[in-house]
Amino acid sequence: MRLTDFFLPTIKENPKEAQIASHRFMLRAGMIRQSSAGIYSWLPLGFRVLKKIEQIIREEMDRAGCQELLMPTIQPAEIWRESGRYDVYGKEMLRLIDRHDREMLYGPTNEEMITEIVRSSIRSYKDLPKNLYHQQWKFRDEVRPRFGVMRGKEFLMKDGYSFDVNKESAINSYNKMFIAYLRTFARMDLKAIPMQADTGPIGGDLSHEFLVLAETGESEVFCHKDILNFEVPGPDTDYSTDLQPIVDKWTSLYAATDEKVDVSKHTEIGASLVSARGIEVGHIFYFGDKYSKAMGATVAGPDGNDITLEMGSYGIGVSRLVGAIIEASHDDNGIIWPDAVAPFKVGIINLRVGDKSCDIACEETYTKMRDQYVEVLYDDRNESVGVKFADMDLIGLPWQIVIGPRGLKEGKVELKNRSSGVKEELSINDALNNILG
RNA sequence: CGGAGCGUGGCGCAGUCUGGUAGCGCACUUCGCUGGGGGUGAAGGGGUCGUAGGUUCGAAUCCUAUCGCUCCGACCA
Repeated sequence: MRLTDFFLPTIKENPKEAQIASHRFMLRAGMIRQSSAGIYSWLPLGFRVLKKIEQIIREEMDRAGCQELLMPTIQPAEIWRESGRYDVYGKEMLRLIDRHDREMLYGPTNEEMITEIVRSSIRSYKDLPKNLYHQQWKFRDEVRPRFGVMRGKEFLMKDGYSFDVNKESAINSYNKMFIAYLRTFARMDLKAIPMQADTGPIGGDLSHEFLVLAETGESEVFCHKDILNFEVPGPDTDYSTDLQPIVDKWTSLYAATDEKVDVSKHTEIGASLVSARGIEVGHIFYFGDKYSKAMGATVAGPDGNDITLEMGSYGIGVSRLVGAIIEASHDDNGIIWPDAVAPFKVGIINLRVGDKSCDIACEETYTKMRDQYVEVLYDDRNESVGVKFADMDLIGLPWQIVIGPRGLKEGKVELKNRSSGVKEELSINDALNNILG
């Protein structure tokens, strides 16, 4: 993509409303624009990152045996009356009335809807277990949205739901998600720590929140420092084996959010206690028959008698992750994208647009990378170099290739790694090989 | 939902106290110089001062209402 074609409205000054790094950089880098409080448009650069995150989640969910579907944003009030949550949920639920005076709502979550789908389609224990998920926009009418996409009213969430015939099987489904979550966040270069959590309005008795440690986290968290170095299960993890030992290991040491604090543990752990702030990026629940019972979701068991389904639900804040990743990875100049979610892998800076040797070298580099399907953004604008360097650092692409007349006299370009800051003078081909290798 | 603020050109702000018909920086447009970290000179374009009503000869400025947004707290993926 040529920058003269790409829609990238960057901002030099800090918007005054943005208090934290991720919000500031997302606005400045032209990733998002606010529409109204807590509601944002995703501009091309931000949208590319969002899609990358979605895809990683998709791959890890599918690998763990889940299946993706898509449920609507607007739901009928009836199913929420059935579960009993219509009156409980309060003002955070955006309620709507259609032209036939039918009560509708913009879904804040989908337990009722998925239960409705499964109960009407699955009749036999032989069809279970199943784990279904979607990545859909949700709406919660937050009293006070803040921190940009980290706490918006409208947000993209991956929510999955497991259905099993008994508790043992349900816990196995829960464990699969536990592992899949560790893998998902690790692929985004995030250190997400599973912590005991409150189950809140969703209910249930087994639940973990996954928190990314960051100074700007919304909640105070505590954990044993050794958890930070636990090894994340690899891509070859076999989900058909017993996963309990891995889950047991990850839950063996103390880790809790402020709502589940156990002060006696703190004195016990002593110097190994880590006290930090965390951003919640995932939350998993096992809640048994809370919804299946209320909504009559049953299947026929081997003996012909009805079995009430055992359920769990599993959320990941997809849009929030964009902010969380930036909080975890930035410097004073801007964002530093991990490779896996970067909107482009490489940025080419033409230091002297109009200079024949520069233009030719840039075009050649750009074409070569495109031919190899490397995602590349070519800054071909006729701007001063300072502007180009500043914008490139701001948008945080992992690699920068800087091409100017001075280096070209020696047949060299400069390859800069955004994360390490290391710069090397190389031939165009060596630079390409470094990036591809 | 409690508390505190702010709405003036695309962005950041001054002007409001003490009424006299709008200004600064950045950005933008054109041209020139410059050319390895937000360079520079000249010439331009763009605002019924959030909205509505009121007071006044006259309102960005005073009064009333209303809408929007932000920050702190309580709440939450």
